[in-house]
Amino acid sequence: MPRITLPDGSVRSYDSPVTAGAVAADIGPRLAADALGARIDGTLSDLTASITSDAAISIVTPTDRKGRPNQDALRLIRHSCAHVLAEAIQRVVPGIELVYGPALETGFYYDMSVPPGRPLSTDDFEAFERHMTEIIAEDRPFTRCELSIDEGMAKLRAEGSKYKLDNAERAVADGATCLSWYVTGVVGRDWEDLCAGPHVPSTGRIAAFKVMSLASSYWHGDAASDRLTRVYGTAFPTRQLLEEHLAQIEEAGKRDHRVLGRQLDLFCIDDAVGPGLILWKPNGAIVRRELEEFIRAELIKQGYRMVYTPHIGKLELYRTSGHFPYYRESQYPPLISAEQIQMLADEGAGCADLANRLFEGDLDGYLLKPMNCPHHIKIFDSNHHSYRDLPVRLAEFGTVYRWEQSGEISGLTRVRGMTMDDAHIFCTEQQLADELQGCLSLVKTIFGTLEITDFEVRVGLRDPDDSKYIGPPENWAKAEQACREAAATLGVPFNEEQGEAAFYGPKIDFLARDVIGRQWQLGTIQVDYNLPERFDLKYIGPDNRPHRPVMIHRAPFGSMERFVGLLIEHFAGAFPTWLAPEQVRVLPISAKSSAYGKEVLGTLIDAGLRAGIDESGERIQAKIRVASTLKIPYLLVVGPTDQQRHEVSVRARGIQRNLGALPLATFVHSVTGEVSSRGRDTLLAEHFEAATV
RNA sequence: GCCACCGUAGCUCAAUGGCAGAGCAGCGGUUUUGUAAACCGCAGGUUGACGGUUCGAAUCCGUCCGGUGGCUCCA
Repeated sequence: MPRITLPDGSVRSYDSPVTAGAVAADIGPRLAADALGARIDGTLSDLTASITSDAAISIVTPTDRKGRPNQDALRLIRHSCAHVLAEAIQRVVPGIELVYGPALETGFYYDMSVPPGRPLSTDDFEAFERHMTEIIAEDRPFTRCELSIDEGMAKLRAEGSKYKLDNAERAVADGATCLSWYVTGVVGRDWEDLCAGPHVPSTGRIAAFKVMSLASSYWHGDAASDRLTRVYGTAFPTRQLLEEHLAQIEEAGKRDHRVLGRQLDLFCIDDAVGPGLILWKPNGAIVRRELEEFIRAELIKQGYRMVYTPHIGKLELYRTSGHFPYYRESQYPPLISAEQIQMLADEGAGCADLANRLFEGDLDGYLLKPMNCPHHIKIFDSNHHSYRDLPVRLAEFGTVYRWEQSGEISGLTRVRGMTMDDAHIFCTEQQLADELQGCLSLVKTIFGTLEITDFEVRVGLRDPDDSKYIGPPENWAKAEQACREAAATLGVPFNEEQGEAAFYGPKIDFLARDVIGRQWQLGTIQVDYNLPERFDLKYIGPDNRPHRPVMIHRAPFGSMERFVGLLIEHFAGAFPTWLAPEQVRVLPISAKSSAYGKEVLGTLIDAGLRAGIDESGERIQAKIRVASTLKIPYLLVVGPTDQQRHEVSVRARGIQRNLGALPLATFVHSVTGEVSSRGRDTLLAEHFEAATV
């Protein structure tokens, strides 16, 4: 006698087990026709799932009253579309084996094992889509079949797919009580796939779809395991939503920092220099320098002291720290002197000998530094320290080099040479909590000033089964606890993730997404009990005995490259005035006003503003257009009338018209105020009612 | 590193086996202009590199370099 509670609180009673589909039909034929699935006591289910006891259910429909899709509907449609795609691919490419096909945040994929000699190509997409369209037009029902685990395993073994067998074993290990298949159509005749479900009622409910891209993947995400082929697609409950999605992807592309970087002349990357090595052009250098000065001022307020260290260090230093050789495959190769190479050559030594001797420490060389910490540690260790000196906070915009995999390098977000806003705090264990608070407040200041609100916090813990982490477990326990407690004070939700720690300690990371939805680590705060031990760091305590300090590694921006990359996208290139490479541009109406324009320019520059003038022979319309595409915050149009009154006619970025004229001094006062406050809103609002960006 | 796709002028793109082209940017000139592109002209190329197929290659094939999207990795 199930009693069904609906989202509006109403209750319906049934004499016998009922399905969500039947409940929908009871409510109304329209709902029954619309329904894609149901949430039954919070679990997304098929409409045909039998409900035997009291339950709260809500029916999932393609879109809400405003025509927006609901996450559940998207998931059902996309997962169902993954099946349709897989069937289509199997029709086109006989012998292809199914592996795994889940729904994603923006679509779905299906991983497949492709027969040798028949790689998939994007040229196949047309055929895939044609078959998919057919399958959808046939409007075949998704039918769930359940087998006991024994029967199911027997069936899978008979079919002989190691991938599906593996999926089933994993499902059983996760506590599945039976194995389920979904047949697209008639059981025993039509296409089927081992699948937990749920699915939409029939293929016809997939209103709009597109096969998007092709990639390789690894079975179980393990690079040593089988290589699979992954086909990505997306699906929506309406064609219009699909088109909106595709348009949104195109729009996002225009905000891509690589596109804006070229358009705004911020940075470039040149093959002759090397991939992943950023050339900061004058405009980009201004953005970076402003950020550096911003953070430097905050650091000094917080008692940090700035240092400089070289870009390289002896290999032995990194053997001590543990960076070399454990991460040698992600470092630029060591620098070895010509004499040593000659010596090896004379001995007839080969590359393997060389690698061995570097590894063993028989041979020394230099390394482009992969991290700044060993250098800062040596600065700390160059003095004796009393407990009264602590904490010692050493900061540097330190450039480090890492040999990132070639397929990973991307614009400013993943590079091989990067400058970290790095610092290392050496403190007592008692000071750790306060110091972590200081680091967090720095991150909060930065994110607050730049109005970055869309970020996630992750506490990265070690994976106890992985041997890459150095140091005794008790150190890790202390450090992990310190990170957890500090993160808890942030007042924003955070995830704890095993295996995300640095090799020497756990960390609190701040993650943000780029325009195409990829997540990147920005700021990081890491607690480290281990490197102080490796370097035998000491301070003298009040008991007149040596004690071991604790280290915090922290970089609130992360790296200048990645941070600026994401910042370009965050602002869509329209930097707040304090960061804008060119803050004001003077646009004389004609050459007749050129002299006055120069006078205005001089005043702006004297006031410390980054200003330019457009003295080209173009008409004012063209000058405005050019300056607008460069996203310059303020344009000052000057002509004879302005000159006479000693005024400037103001245009502010984002407001597509002339705001009116202002005395030059008033304009300068407003904008310098806006810059020094690092504000995002124009202070001209007090002069012009319309000046709300 | 792996898979797929891509690489033509500074930028965005056309030419699909038969004479390498356009727009913007650049340079020169005309115009002296009041709020998102005035007009005319000029110049710009070893089609990423190397090799092959072909009477003929930007186009087809191979290798390499670089980029894009994923995978894996990310101290």
